[in-house]
Amino acid sequence: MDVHSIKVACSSCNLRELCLPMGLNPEEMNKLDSVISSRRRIKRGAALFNTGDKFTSLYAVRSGFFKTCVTTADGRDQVTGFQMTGEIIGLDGIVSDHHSCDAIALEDAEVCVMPFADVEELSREFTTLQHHVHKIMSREIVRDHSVMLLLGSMRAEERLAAFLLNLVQRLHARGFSQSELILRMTREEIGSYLGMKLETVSRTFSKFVDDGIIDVKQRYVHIKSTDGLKQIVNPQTCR
Amino acid sequence: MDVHSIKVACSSCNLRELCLPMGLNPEEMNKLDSVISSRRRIKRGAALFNTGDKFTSLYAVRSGFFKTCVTTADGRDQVTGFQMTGEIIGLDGIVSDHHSCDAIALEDAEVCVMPFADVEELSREFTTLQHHVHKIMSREIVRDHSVMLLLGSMRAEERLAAFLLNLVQRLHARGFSQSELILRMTREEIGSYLGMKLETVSRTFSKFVDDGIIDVKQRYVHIKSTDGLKQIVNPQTCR
DNA sequence: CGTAGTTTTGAGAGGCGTCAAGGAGCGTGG
DNA sequence: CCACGCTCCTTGACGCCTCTCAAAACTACG
Repeated sequence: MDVHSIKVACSSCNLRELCLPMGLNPEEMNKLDSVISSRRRIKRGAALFNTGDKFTSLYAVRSGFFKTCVTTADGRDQVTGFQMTGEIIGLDGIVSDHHSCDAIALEDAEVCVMPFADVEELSREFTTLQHHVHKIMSREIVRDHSVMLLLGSMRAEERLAAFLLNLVQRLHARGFSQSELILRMTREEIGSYLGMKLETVSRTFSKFVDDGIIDVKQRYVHIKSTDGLKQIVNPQTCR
Repeated sequence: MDVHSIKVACSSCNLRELCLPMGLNPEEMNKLDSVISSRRRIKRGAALFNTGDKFTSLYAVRSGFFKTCVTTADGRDQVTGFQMTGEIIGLDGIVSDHHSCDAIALEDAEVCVMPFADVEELSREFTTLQHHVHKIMSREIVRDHSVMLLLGSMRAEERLAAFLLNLVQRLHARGFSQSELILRMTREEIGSYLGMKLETVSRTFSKFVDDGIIDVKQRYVHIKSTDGLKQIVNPQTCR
């Protein structure tokens, strides 16, 4: 296993307003620095961890892009999320001390390794950090519920529109464009996440292009009408 | 609002091995007793909380049965879970200080009210409790991922079979039969949870009856072949 | 420039949704 | 005790959305 360890500090990280240290004061930030033991580089296509691996740490995405996915006994799998800079991966492992999903890098990536025992220890000391950890877990639960809503009660066009809106919104929060994005995942991975086949994903993209809502060129997407997408997600905002 | 407050103690509760106090020693248990401020009775059909309500407390189901559901702007809604005795409701509220779903009693119920600020304070004191709170949240995340798998990649029969197996398994852990159960929710609520229409739920039940896997009489279900259900969920366990 | 992976597009099939009607269970009131 | 109305459940017929299977185009990369 090629683990490249690099000593790093939250306090000097430009992601600190998006990541775990959000809201901590300088003193707390320094303490947190001592918890982040190292960074780890993951090559495109490689796993940060796999189902069944012993759980030891949470990971903060420093750069790059990940997917997490669960697999059934009979080989079907489901992408449960895409994680970008500043987002936390590994919360699934806490309950059973082992990971229950795979985390795969979709491009060369780097994560900050946060041994969970240290996080727990420090959050007993700092109310701010404790509460923030709780919020991060709660946010994941709320996010999952909205995905369940998407999977359970939306049709293909609505799912893809909601997906694109969510993606640009998160990218925008990281300083990227509100209207242009590069997809880091394949049509098949999008489909797995959205509960549809890759052909349906492709067809739906094509329909959006025909309708003049977006431009698509392979992984590149230009959103010409955010309102157009929003109207697809919410057919009637009235009522 | 009809809030019936009753003073209670975890230490004498027969659910303590399923509920929050799991794994605490007697001293810790006594401390926890002081956190559980009260119980609250909820009539069938009434809400424990609604979307938008201020988040103050977690709730442990003492008796009865709940559903949680999220609603879209245009009125569609999605059941995100069913909660039975010993399970914790309200984790969705932590991230934004407001609840993001409705919690509705499906039968007359009673919950233990656990002010979250007190839970946080006590878990700074007791590593056991702190870790247990983390596990409860992680378990919810893992559960949600398996629902996403169900919604994203299973067909109607597989979904309903998986649902029934999950339900009896949880009931069995509470001392009930492994083969008989009373559904506390309507076909429509099952359908909402499983991402299918109530007619499809009904038809699928009928098919299972025709196949001799279960007996159904309204809300009563008798599972004649657990293996039959398992084979539906996992068409080929080999490979 | 060839090969593998990804994406697009078409044609056909089928699972599930939609619409509709009827039946069963249950509480309420005469 | 029975009639009534309400809610919930079942079943049928039909149609559509999405899946499946298949082939071709495009891109990336050696």
